[in-house]
Amino acid sequence: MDCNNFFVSCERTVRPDLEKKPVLVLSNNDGCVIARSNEVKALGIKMGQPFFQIKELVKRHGIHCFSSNFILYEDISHRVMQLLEQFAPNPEIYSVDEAFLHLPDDTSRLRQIGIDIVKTIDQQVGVPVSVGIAPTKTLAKAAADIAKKDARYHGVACVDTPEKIATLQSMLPIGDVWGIGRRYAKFLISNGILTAKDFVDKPQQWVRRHMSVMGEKTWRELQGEPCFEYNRSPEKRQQIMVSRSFASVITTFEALREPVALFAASAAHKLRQQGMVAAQIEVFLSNGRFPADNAAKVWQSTIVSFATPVSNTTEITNAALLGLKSIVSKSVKYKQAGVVLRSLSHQEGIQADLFDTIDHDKHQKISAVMDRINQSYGRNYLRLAIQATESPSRQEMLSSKQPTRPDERNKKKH
DNA sequence: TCTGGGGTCCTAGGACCC
DNA sequence: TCTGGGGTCCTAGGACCC
Repeated sequence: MDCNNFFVSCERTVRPDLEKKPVLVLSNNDGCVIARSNEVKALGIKMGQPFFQIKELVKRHGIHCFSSNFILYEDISHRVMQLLEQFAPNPEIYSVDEAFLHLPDDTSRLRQIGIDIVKTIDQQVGVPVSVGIAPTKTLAKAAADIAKKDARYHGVACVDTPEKIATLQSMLPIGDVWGIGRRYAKFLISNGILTAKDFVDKPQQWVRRHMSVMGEKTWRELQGEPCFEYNRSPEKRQQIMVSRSFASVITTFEALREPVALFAASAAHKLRQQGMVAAQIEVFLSNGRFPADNAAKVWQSTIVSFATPVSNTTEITNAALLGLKSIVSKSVKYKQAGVVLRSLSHQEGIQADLFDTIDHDKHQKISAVMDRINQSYGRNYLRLAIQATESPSRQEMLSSKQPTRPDERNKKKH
């Protein structure tokens, strides 16, 4: 199950008047396009296209633009995923707008289940979705893609016989295959492989040699042999990153502290939600992907380790600021910063360091209390004084004042 | 003037062990 | 002149995903 133009569809649930109108959603810092309505796709605007390049088009066609509002998208995502439970237990939530479901073997009912999924989510959440049904994840993804693009499918494509698999293979451009990215697509096309069918016609050894085990699995999946497991309860995260580009350059340690403290607090909060602790934090700074004045690219980073793994905001923020101080240098025009929590483990069963003198328990309790208060009164209602109060990024086109308090969100919903 | 922010897995090579 | 053969763990970098 794949939501169509997900972020755009989310904005439209709040603004039903934008149905059939051109709508797009921008990345953080209002940098590039990350979601497009069908009307915007028809105008030739590409995924990931820088916003400044299309300002003329936006004006000319009256395109409605939104800064991304992930609180809204996650809220709607959660409701969609909950509805899926009625159709198959334990859907695998693959991303904010996609899930895999393990359907019953009874092939006569498959298509009807797909139709019911599309109808239910449309009626109860107001988001259009596509469903692809097939024996492997790779084929199901391709089927959902076709169901999305061709209105004759009414949102559901079922690829459940060898003949249908063969047809799908020959229709599918190699670059559209799940697992074949830009690099491999270029390589394969230069070898005369244009469709999924051309690809599966290659010997397995050749695929293994040039594309390693992942490519080989894709090759087998395209032929109906499942290689990517249905993962009911995905393992816990291996890292948690929070990073942002700045609306304008920052050049001093003093000015960098606030956003970095904000990132650290946000990462620590995500960590606690997962019930995990981190043994390391990485801090990084950069002057962006496109440095001003032809300056050389700068990427500075450092790792700070904790004697005992932690999840509390105070210790994690302190470590982040310590790391920041050690890498920041004068005369760099910083455009981006971030923190990454690494070496994660489950909270229970952590080893205390023998020579550790910090009262972690106190800090953990403070963070737990802060989480409870912020749960009721809104994100960052209670925070460390060093922390920035606002995102350092540009967000000039938010659809509404972000709903921060759960009770406000509910009011809106009902 | 203006170009996102998260994640995953695999491989090769080096450090180190016995 | 001649210098083994196994491992494991970690990291960086490259590929991919949404």
